[in-house]
Amino acid sequence: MSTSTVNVRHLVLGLLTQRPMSGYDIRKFLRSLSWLIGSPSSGSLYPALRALLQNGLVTVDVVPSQDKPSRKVYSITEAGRQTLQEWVERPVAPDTPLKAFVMRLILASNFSRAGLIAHLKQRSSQVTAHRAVLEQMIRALDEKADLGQRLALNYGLAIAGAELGCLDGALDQLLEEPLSEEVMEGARVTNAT
Amino acid sequence: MSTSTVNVRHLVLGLLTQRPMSGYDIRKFLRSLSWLIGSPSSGSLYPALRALLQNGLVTVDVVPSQDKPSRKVYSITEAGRQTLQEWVERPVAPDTPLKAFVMRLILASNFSRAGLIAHLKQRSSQVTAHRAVLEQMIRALDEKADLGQRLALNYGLAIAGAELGCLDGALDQLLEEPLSEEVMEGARVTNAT
DNA sequence: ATGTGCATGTAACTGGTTACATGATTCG
DNA sequence: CGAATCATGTAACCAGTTACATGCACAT
Repeated sequence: MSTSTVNVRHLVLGLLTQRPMSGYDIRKFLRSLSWLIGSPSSGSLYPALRALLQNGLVTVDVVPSQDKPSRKVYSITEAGRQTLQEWVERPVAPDTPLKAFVMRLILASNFSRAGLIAHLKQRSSQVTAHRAVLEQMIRALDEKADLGQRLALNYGLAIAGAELGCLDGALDQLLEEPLSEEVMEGARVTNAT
Repeated sequence: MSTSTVNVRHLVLGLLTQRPMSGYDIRKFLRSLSWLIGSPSSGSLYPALRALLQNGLVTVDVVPSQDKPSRKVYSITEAGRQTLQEWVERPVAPDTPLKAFVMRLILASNFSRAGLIAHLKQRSSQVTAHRAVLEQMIRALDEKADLGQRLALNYGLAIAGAELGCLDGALDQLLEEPLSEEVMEGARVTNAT
């Protein structure tokens, strides 16, 4: 729990900030981005929901339906929002893998504006550093050249480039429009950083 | 073990096809790409090596050194190569996350040429499909627009684009030079899908 | 002596998957 | 009457991390 490894509980909590959802809803949504961040199995999702419930971070609302089995719709509580907020602004490990970063991105609405910018900048510098490493490794590779290694390194380079482009774009936008409503909207001034 | 989730054992085995290495060597190497694929802790690496050893997939060679502690240098055996080969050409799950794909890429030298091409093509079509999903989701997003979601989806799109570019490039190269020796070398014609 | 880098390892724990079980409702 | 989809759940298992322990060798 220390340096914030994204886990199902936090991800679920994050999704519930957007709208109340049932376990099934969450699964459906996450399956649609499974390629990007993977999607938890029911064996981890449902226990996670139960844990959140027991900690008072969410509430249930059993919604019967005459044409389908009844669903348990979960909503985040104020305590839940607070917990998420605290968690989300915590420092991340220096070598966060892509998946973890994107997961956090999904929770971005729970960042303070400053926090989000800092987060993106941090990622940017991490990726830049790693790209340098990859470039060096590729240069060191040349002749003897294992095919797989070369492919993998090039792949990494391409990903890094894409990330940096994306990050720069997002940062530009964020820094230009200094006080856009949408960004601030959900941002209850929690810890007025 | 069924649909080939990349694990430490296979990754290690793959690295050992390139040159004999000690546990420490492996760690160092993987740490340099930790951003891309993560690097196993000693708590998973060393037991993995032991398991490989017990299964006869690698051999050890204790190399003393007068200025440093002695190292246990592992080499892959013929049985190891065979196991890896069998494993590496196995079908992958339809929604392989990036990390797993890159891991397999690192083992690419153990693919048959046809297998590698098939693998890349498969990835390409997977990514294309997923990109379509992302595009659709972004289109469905518009007004109400959760910031985090938008950022995450754009990120995914950028990654997908980068991957496709990379894959196309690699495929072009592979298809142009039709019968390079190195690639064919280890190549049994598996299931010609 | 004590500290730092190299090098290998282990035990307890955690988070997640797999594979299964259950049940309601609709469709053919 | 199955079969399919919706929907929730559980228990056994597994891979990996954390945090620790060990020991060599060289430098200060």
